[in-house]
Amino acid sequence: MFETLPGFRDFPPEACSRRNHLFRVFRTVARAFDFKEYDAPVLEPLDLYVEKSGAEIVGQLFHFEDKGNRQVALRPEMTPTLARMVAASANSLPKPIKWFNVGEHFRYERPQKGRGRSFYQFNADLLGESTTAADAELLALLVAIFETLGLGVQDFKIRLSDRNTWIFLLEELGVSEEIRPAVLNAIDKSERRKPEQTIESLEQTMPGKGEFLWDKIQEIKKIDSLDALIGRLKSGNQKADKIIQDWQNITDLLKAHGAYAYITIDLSIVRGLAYYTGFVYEAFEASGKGRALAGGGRYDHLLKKLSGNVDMPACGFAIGDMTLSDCLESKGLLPKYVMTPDLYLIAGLNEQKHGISLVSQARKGGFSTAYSLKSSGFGKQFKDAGKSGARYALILGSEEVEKQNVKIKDLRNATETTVSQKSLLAKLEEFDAEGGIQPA
RNA sequence: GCGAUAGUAGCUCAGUUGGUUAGAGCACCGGCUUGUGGUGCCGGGGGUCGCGGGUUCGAAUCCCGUCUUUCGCCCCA
Repeated sequence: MFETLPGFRDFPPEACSRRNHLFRVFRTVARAFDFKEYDAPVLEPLDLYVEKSGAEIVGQLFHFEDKGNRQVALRPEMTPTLARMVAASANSLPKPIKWFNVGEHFRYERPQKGRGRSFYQFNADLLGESTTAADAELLALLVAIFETLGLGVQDFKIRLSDRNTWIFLLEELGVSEEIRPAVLNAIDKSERRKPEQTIESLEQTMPGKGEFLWDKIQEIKKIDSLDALIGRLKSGNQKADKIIQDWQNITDLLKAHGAYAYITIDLSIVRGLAYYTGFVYEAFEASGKGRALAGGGRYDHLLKKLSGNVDMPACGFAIGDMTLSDCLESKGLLPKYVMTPDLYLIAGLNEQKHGISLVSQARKGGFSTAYSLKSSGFGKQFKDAGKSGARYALILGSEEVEKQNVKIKDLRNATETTVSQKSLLAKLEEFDAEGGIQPA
C-alpha cells in the first residue's frame, strides 16, 4: 500500500468540503471588498525565491532540475509570483491593484501541528497605494473573513505593529541602518527564545550594548496603547510626527471599518523578513497560543528588488488553511458537511427507464438527483433513499406511469404529494422556494 | 538535522507470563423486504499486526534497524 508523503494530506469528500467551505468564504468576502482573483503556476524558477529570500531558503523548498536543465521549485509562497505578474504589466494596470489568490503551497519542513509540507493559503495584496488606507483595507478584509467564518472578538485578535516605529526608536538608541536588520531579527526571535539568547545576539551585533538594548527593547515591546505609543515617540520631531499621524490614521480607519475591536497594538511583532517596511501584523487565536492564523504587512521595496525597474508600494497578508482549520474545529465552527442529493428516485422494476428520464429532467432543472443503479425492490430503494440523505423521494410505480404522474415524498416528515410528470419541475421549484413540502 | 512518542480492519480500540485459524464496536455490503425509509434481526467482505532482519520449537507480543505519526528543538516566507 502507498501512503501520502509526509506532510501531505488526502481530502476525501468530507475533508474536501470543509476545505472548500473556507475557500468559498475567502472568495465571497474578497469579492465583497472588490479584490480580483488571479492564479499562477505552482512551479517557478528556483531563483525567484533565492532572489527574494536568500540562498538559505533552498533547503526549505521542494526543488529539482527539470528535463531542460532548469532549476525549478514548487512555490513556498505567493508574493514573488505576484510581484512578477504585477511588475510585468505594472503600467497598464489600473491602480490600486487589489488581487487575491487561493492556492496550494509547498515547503520542505518538518511537519508539525498547524504546519505541513503542502498547505493552502489565501493571499490578498494591495499594490500601488502607499497610504494607510491600503493597510486598513487589508486588515478589514482579514477581519471580515474571520467574522464570516463565525469567529468573534472572544476568538481571535490581531497584533498590530509598525516597522517604521521600530526603525525610528532604534535610531534613537544608536542602531545604525547597517545593523538594523540583525536587531529586528533578534527582536522577532525574542518571542520564541530565552532572554539570554536574545541578549547574546544583540551583543554580537552591537558589542558592549547588548544588555542596554534589550532593556530598551523590552520597554518598547510593553507599549500596548496608542497613548503610550505617542508618549514614547514624542511629537515635535518631523519623523516622529509622521509616524504618529500614520498610527492615528490607521486607528481611525479601522474603527470606521468596524475592525478595531480585534486590534491589539503590540510592537513585539516585527516579522522575520527583511523586506517589510511599515505596518505588520499577525492574527492569533484569542488565547495567543499556537501558530499565527494569518500574517502580513507592507513591503514597499520588494517589487523593485524583484523586478529591477518597477517601483510600487505594496502590502498584503496571507491566511494558512491548517492553523485556521484547527482553530475553527476547536470552536465547533466547522459543521459536518454532508453532501446529499436533493432527490432520490424510487422506481418499480418495469418503470426504471422511465424513471431515469425523470431523473435526467430533474438534473437539468438543477436538482441533484440519485437513484439505484441496480434493480432492487421498493423496500430496499426506500432504505437507500433514506441513507442518501435526500430531501425528497420521487416514487414511480406502475400506477403513476399509467396516469402520467409521479409521487413526491418528503423524507423528513413522510408527507406525499402526487403531481403530473409534466409539472414535476415546477412543483419541485415551488417546494424549494417554500423550503418544504406542505401536508396534503 | 536533533530529542521524545506511538504504529493491530476504513475509524476507535482489545489481544493474558511469547502458544491453535488475531477479536469487538462503529462503518461498508447482502438477506428478511418487488409499494414505503435511517430502527431491528440474521449473514458477509475486509488485516502478510507499518516494513526488514534477529532470538525462539513457536513472535502482534522480546531485541536491532528502518519508515511513518504526534509533540518539542531548529526554521517559520
